Amino acid sequence: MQKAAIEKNNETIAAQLTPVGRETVQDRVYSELRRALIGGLFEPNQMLTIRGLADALVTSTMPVREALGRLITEKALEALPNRSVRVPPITLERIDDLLRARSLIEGEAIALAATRMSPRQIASIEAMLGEWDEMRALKHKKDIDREATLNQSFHFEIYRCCGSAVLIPMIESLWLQSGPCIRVAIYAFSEAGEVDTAHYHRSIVAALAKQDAQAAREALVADISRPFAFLRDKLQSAGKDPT
Amino acid sequence: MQKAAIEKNNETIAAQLTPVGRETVQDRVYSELRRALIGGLFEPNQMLTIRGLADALVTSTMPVREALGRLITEKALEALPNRSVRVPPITLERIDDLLRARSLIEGEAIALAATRMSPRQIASIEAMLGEWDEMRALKHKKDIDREATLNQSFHFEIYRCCGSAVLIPMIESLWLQSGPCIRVAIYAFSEAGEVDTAHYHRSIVAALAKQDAQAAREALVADISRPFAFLRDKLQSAGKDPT
DNA sequence: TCAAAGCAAGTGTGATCACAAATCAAAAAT
DNA sequence: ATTTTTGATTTGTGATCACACTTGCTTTGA
Repeated sequence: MQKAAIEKNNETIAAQLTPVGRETVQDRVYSELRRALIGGLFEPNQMLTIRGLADALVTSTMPVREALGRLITEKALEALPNRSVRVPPITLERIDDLLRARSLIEGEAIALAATRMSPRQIASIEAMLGEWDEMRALKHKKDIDREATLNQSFHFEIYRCCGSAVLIPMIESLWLQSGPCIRVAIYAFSEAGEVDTAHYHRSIVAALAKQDAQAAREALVADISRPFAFLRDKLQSAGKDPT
Repeated sequence: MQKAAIEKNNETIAAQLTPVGRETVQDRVYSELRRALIGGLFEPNQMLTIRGLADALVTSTMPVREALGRLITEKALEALPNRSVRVPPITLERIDDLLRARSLIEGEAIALAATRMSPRQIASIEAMLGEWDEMRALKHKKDIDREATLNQSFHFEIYRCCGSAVLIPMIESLWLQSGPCIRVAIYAFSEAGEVDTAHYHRSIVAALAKQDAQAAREALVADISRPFAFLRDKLQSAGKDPT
């Protein structure tokens, strides 16, 4: 019986091949909408229709409506009583609410990560920061989309080290909800002359390197508070104007 | 022109009629599955099929599959790589993870509520506790389902006072995730002779009445920790046994 | 001139069908 | 006797259709 030999051969093959995976259309639609939402490609109050999105994504309505339903349950989108769906509007209360929740949960996540990250992982984060600087130095034109993507990678690379399968989806949900708001602030930022975001990230990494959970939490809160505070001021002064 | 008169008449009618609302089948299915999940009617590792649930709920597959998709995104259910769906298994890490997240977020919610609850709202909570005691005194037979429902009302009545539209859905998601685990613990509880749950709730209310946020948070954490700790011990000793 | 009624295009929801993948059981081969 | 193969059934996914509700515009009436 050559059973062992066959088994071994299969293992050899398995080691060389990468699993192809079976991604459904619905998953792709969902991911795409997530990406758009976090990246702020949709603006607050924008209405979304199933058929419109289906056309834009070149599929039928079925995957879209299920993806929309999922996004509605995580409050990334809003279902109006008319059964139409829009990206939620920005209000002052919502901004404060989101910032508080994010500070609480992402703060906890980074505090956990601070005690668990291996030197290997910290080095990886630092390397990411280095690449980022280079990129920024090379191209003078600000690529906001790329900036946002890198920022997202930086944060989630850290959060993933917190070792909590419960907290991370909640953080993703929070990013989904604050995406449209944040983008508004980012645009305003880039007009108002860029503040040194790299500084904030470096102090986060420094705290992580020292395994100082409290310092990491504070540095993180300072980092994520900036766009919210900016947006808050902007909204407040706009609210006073007679619109 | 009798415009004003017509308007007045319409208002009179509107005052007497209650809005009928338009609840979709999908919403009802979703609510029903939520209820079942939080109440622990499904046990961990149980497999769920679209057609099976559709038959049980007497609808077609369409509303069920969308409801399942929504529950999967909030981690209340788990999508296996085979694309079949089951209620997530209980593991030691998951128990600790859920308890930590719940302590963090529900603790924050109750701390906020402690500073915001009006005497009117506190009285309402106390009344609820009173009714509860009466009910418990009247019927000697323990009605676990009723207990669980009342416990849920008690907690969410408080959380709703925290004034955060972001935190509350997260708490609901956490209850959804811990529902199946908790129920296992509750059953074990009722076998092992009931501990005085009323005592924990009373100390929560006392802290709220004093507007002592920190005390409220601690009392709450003590309350929700119990079933988790119980379950944890149970699982640990079972893990040692040769199953 | 302006408000109300009526009509048409658009939209979400649910049901049904077709298809591919997975599962399970019986039969065949070693 | 154990493993492999084969075939039947079940299951999830996506497309399409029918229906009801909404919306916006046109037409009609005062």
